[in-house]
Amino acid sequence: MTSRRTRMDKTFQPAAIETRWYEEWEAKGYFAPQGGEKAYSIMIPPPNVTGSLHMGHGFQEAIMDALIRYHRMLGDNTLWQVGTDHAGIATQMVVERQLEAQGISRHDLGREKFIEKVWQWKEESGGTITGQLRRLGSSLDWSRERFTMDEGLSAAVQEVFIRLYREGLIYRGQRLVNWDPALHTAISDLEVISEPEQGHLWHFNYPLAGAEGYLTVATTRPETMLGDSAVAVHPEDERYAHLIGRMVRLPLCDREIPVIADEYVEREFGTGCVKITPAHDFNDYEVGRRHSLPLINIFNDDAAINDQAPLAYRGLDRLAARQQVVDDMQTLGLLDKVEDHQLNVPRGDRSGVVIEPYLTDQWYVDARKLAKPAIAAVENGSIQFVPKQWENTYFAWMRDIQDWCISRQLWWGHRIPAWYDTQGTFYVGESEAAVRLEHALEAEVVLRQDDDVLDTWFSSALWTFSTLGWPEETEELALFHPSSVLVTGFDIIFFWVARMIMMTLHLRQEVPFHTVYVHGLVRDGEGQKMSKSKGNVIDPIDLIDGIELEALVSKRTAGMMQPQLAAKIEKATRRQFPDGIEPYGTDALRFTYYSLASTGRDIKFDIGRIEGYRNFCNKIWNAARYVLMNCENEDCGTSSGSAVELSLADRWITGKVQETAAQVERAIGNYRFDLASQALYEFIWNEYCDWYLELSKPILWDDDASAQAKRGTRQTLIRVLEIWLRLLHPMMPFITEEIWQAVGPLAGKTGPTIMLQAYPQANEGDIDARAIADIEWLKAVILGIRSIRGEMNIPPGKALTVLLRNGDQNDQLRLAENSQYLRKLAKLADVSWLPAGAAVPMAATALAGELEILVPMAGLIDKDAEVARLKKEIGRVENDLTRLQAKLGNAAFVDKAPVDVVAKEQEKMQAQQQAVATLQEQLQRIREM
RNA sequence: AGGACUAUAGCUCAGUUGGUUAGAGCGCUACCUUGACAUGGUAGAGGUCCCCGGUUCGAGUCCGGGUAGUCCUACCA
Repeated sequence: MTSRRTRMDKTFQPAAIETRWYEEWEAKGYFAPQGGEKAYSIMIPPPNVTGSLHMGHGFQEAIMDALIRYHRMLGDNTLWQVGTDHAGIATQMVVERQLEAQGISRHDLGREKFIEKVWQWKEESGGTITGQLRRLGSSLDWSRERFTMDEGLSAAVQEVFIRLYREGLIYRGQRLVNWDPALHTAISDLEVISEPEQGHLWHFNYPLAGAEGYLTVATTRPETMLGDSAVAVHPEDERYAHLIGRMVRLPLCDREIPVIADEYVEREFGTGCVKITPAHDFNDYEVGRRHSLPLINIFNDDAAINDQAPLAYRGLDRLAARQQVVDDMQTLGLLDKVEDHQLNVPRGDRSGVVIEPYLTDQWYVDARKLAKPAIAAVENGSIQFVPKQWENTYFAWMRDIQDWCISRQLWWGHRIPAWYDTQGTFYVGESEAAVRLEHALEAEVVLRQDDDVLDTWFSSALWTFSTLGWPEETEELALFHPSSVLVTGFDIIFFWVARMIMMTLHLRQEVPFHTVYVHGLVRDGEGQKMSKSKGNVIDPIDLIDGIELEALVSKRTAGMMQPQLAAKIEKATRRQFPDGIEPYGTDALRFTYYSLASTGRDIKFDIGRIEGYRNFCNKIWNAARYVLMNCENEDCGTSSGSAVELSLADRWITGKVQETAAQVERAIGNYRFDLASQALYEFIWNEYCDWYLELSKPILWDDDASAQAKRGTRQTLIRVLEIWLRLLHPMMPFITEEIWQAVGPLAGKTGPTIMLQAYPQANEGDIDARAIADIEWLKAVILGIRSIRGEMNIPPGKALTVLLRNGDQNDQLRLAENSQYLRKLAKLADVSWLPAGAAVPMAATALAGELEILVPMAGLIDKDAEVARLKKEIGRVENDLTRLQAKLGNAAFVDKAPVDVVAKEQEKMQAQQQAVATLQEQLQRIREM
């Protein structure tokens, strides 16, 4: 299957490998649980079945996949449960809009036919999101894919509803709900978005009954006066005390309503008199209950005025009615004044229309009872939030939770298992037949199933266990529940996380997950929320495959209601992406997500980052190319058993990769993917590529080097590469797999895929402190020489002769062992010690500790430039020295700081004193020459 | 109104229990196509750690108070 590469391309081409590897992984069944002692499971937050991938998904899936691949490689029995959500309102709206385009409403079709249409749409478009999840490399177990409306999950939903009903935790009740007059359904509090808008405050005079004078009320909603039941004043408001208990005539309605006293009234606001409309305002409803006021509902379900209102207003839409009421009041001379007023307007999160408090019969979950154990589970640490601060948000909401309205007047969803007879008595059960049997209902009793469906979040709340076969006590349920971690955005903590916790604790007496990892929101480069209407959306797939500018523009401006907005979006898009978007590949995109995934903050998506990580992929690719060029068809000492000799560099990098493994392990354990990715980036680029590969060249390219030494270097090249490929694999699955296929066997690894190899465990025994110190010395010397070369503008090709001076025994030893490295990496013709007693030549100087590095100037270096350079360096060191002297001169510091801190500072001061002295001496010498 | 979070280089961000000269990437400057890589290499420039006060020998880090921004919850008709 694996085609043997004889030659790798010079640049990494992600498109050439990604799809191929994903297909193979899936076909071979690598995504399914592979056994193992410990179970590790994550349930995917089910995306809308007919939706498509956005940046938030990309971020979230990348995090989950890294965790899943990491644990799978650790040898855990790992399940990533996949599935999609039927998304009641959202999906129904899409299909309704499609019908609308053909001039049909869902009512024209009828319920059954309409639902057929929705299923049809699900079949057509349901593959989009799952295909996109695959493009991200997500190692989801597709063999277990579920859908919230499939048979098993629907059965679970019904079971839960019936159980909770019988336990008294679900009840039916009449009360005010948030009513969406466009969608004709109730929605929950969470689905209402209140935003400040400009409006007016109308002051109306209500004449006193049987007396002269009037009360003036202030309202933002004049039309609701048609349903007024009272006027309320504050009980201690002296202005109105004498009127409490009197009646006023409600204009336009020919009714008398009482003046009541209630603490709810704010004396300072408006006139201090509030009209009370119990059927159309949540606060008024409560006031009405306290005073036993009648509920007068004046709206139909589309928020037009109904027959409870005077004839003149019937059938008018609420806005038309508002105008009419205001006009009529003015005509009657009862409009006192109109003020501009900013108010919070509640709108439906789906429809965008103004929500009406509306009196209806609905089904509710008694959330208060369920919340208690759910609060306790977080308090006692059974469930932990990462970052922890979200627990406060959770507690605040849970401690003041309202009952959850779960019925929706929609067609697409789980139908409520309740049947009504003609008297309105209802029976809850799993089917009409079951209900008849249970309640001994005669055949002539006509039963009709409840038309409503359940809130989508009802089925989502059961997700962690319903996907595993509940209510059957399946093997998977025993094995994988509770799940290990939930990865989600803060925006659905209330919608989903809290409800999962409540439902799961109640139904299974166990938590749904042990940890909730809450990630931030992905915003655009300016920090704006990405949204279609703003036209700033970036499709993750476009970052993977690239997209031409024209295609991007038309994608962003398609279906815009306002043409001027489209023009603006087009302009902004052309400015931001003048050449469209380049193809960066999945690995680069994923790595970008990780690098930005520090906890507790939103992420601004900067296109420059992904470009940098695309380059990183290319770096990895070329490093592997170099290693393979030098190791393929060569004796790498991995299988032959022949002797190998490890160089200093070999021992150094072998330890460094272990340090990296330890850092990555710690970072992932803390969900710090940014730190994990950074540790790998720095190790691979700055240590392995920049230093180790360069240090390998003097050995591999030296004809005089021994066979053992060459074997040792090849062995280390390939082994260390193989280790960091595995370390990196959870984050960059494709490129690591592609390279590992060639590298693994050379490193003595067998197996069909890197996916199922063991994750490297940090082994501190491999860390060679002496080798690390030696290489640090070597780096310091090389950097000193390069710095002179760079600042003195010495041509890079020019080989230098370098003299060393003032070294101790360590330096002597190190030079002896490393002169070859030095020659190669610093491009030296020769390096040697200045003989004792010999005159110091005219030279540029650098320091590595106390060691003095002299680059003789002989025609190479401008004397004045070196003087300037030395002065600058001396200035820098003296600055530091002054600071240190002040610190150590402070008796308080020397007395109170820990001894080791003081000692360290003293050491530093001495070193800097030495450095200044050396540099001064050198400066003096050069001046004199 | 209550609460949370954020403020560090031109930009995007790290900075563990307080203790080297506060770091990285991108961008910028100069030089370089040397046999893995110009999606590269080498060297450099660039910071009043938002402001004020406090604790401490010592504060980017801890405490208090401000300022600015983002968000959540609730909401005065």
